[in-house]
Amino acid sequence: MKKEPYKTEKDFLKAYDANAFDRPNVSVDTVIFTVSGGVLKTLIMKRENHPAQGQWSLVGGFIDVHNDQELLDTAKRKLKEKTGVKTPYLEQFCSFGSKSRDPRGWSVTTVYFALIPSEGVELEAGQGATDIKWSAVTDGKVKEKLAFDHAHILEECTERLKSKVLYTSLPVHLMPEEFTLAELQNVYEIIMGAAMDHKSFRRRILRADILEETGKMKDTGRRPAMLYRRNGNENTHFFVRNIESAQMK
Amino acid sequence: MKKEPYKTEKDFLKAYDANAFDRPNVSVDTVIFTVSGGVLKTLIMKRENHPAQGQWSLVGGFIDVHNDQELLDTAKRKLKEKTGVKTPYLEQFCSFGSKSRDPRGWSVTTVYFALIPSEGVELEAGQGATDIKWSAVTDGKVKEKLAFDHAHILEECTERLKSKVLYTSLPVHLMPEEFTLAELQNVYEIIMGAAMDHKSFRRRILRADILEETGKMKDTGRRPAMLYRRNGNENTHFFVRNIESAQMK
DNA sequence: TCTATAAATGGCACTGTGCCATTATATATT
DNA sequence: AATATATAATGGCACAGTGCCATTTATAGA
Repeated sequence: MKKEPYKTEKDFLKAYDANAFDRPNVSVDTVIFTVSGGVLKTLIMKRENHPAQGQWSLVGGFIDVHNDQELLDTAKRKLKEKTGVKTPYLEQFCSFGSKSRDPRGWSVTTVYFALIPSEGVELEAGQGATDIKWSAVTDGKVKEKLAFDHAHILEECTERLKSKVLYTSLPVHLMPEEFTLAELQNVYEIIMGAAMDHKSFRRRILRADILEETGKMKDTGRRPAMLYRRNGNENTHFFVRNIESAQMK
Repeated sequence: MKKEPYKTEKDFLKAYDANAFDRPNVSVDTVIFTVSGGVLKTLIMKRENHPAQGQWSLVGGFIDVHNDQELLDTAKRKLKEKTGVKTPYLEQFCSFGSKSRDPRGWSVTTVYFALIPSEGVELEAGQGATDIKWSAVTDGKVKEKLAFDHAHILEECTERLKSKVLYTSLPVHLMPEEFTLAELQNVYEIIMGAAMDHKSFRRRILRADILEETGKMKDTGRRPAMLYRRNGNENTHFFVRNIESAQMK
């Protein structure tokens, strides 16, 4: 296959001989979430090359069969390359594979989802991208048209995030080092798109034993609030009586 | 690559030029569960070809890039080919990909897990297998040595099954057309490896509204028990107060 | 008729939750 | 200095689902 640039996607696909392989293409995509400015956002990049050249897409790429040891390495590598974040919350979400999702032919992508605090992130377009940015996610969608089936992937991934937030402490990974319970509750509410009861939220999150007091207070102009940090008990899923009505006002 | 049979796996691998491709191999594996004889079992097949020729493995194979439209098609096709079952409960579990899990080089497998009733299954070794059978799963393991990383996959998949059983109605897919609540509870207990309280089980499963009375009774020698069937409300997850202590005696 | 066994129900204390009111602690205003 | 205002944090209680154990119901067999 030639390595020169192609004027159109059609030219590119003509030169790309899918039949040279009888095995699907494999890639890793990462849905990177953060919350900032009171809004859930996801990281998207502008594709440098064909196919879907110039379109926005999720952060992803091909497995480096020489350097990546496992799938998670590919996801970590991509995330670090684009954001500089070395220790994100990273969880395998789902794999999508079909004949039609990529114009080059049968392809499979394993999608990870990541949660990172908005602070201290240094975006860099890097390899394969001409631009990169946060885009607000409303109702599982971003306003930009996404390449391939990435809009579908984002939608399902956001759905998963929303459902897990109901009974897990995942949102702590979206917080900075130190935060108040009100700030944490606010992030929960932003993701769920619904208000929660103060008292019940405090009871559940404190009972889950994933936070510890810093001893410091945050003065916000009114009565100061206790600052908390994660205490290292990461894997706590805390459950509610009825997932349907849980905490919804 | 030659198509003749190879005497040893070494011979096979020598002829197999991994560097001919810069993309990983992709396959689909299926962990097929059933409960019979009071035991959780999974379907394993004896591999006909290299690599791992003659070893037992999970049911799986390569994507047929010409006929399969999506990943789920591959899983369905394999399951039907081996068991004849057309409408299993089938759910994507997880993908495993690494440089080392297959001696041929970088490979990714997307694993599905299936639940089927033990009755009416016609096992057939079929393509790529010289034998096929049910094997008891105890503590996430079968007594046969499994090829590749399949023992690891089985272990994680069994773990997932066990955890989901606590708060879902998944085991109904392991039951025959008609069954009593005691039989269903028994299947729950087999999977979880722990006894449950009669009354609480009845309350929860009936409240979940996934079963309907058939009107018929099953006479078991003692007081006859009501026979139930699924009513079509498949997707009901019913939650418990405390996932840790849930129903454990 | 009595006994054994399994199916199914009754009853109640316990616990987490939703809900709303109240108290505590800061700043801004007069 | 006293008051108003806003947010943080707690108190209190009814309600619902659960765990637990006792009781009742229905059948076969002795």
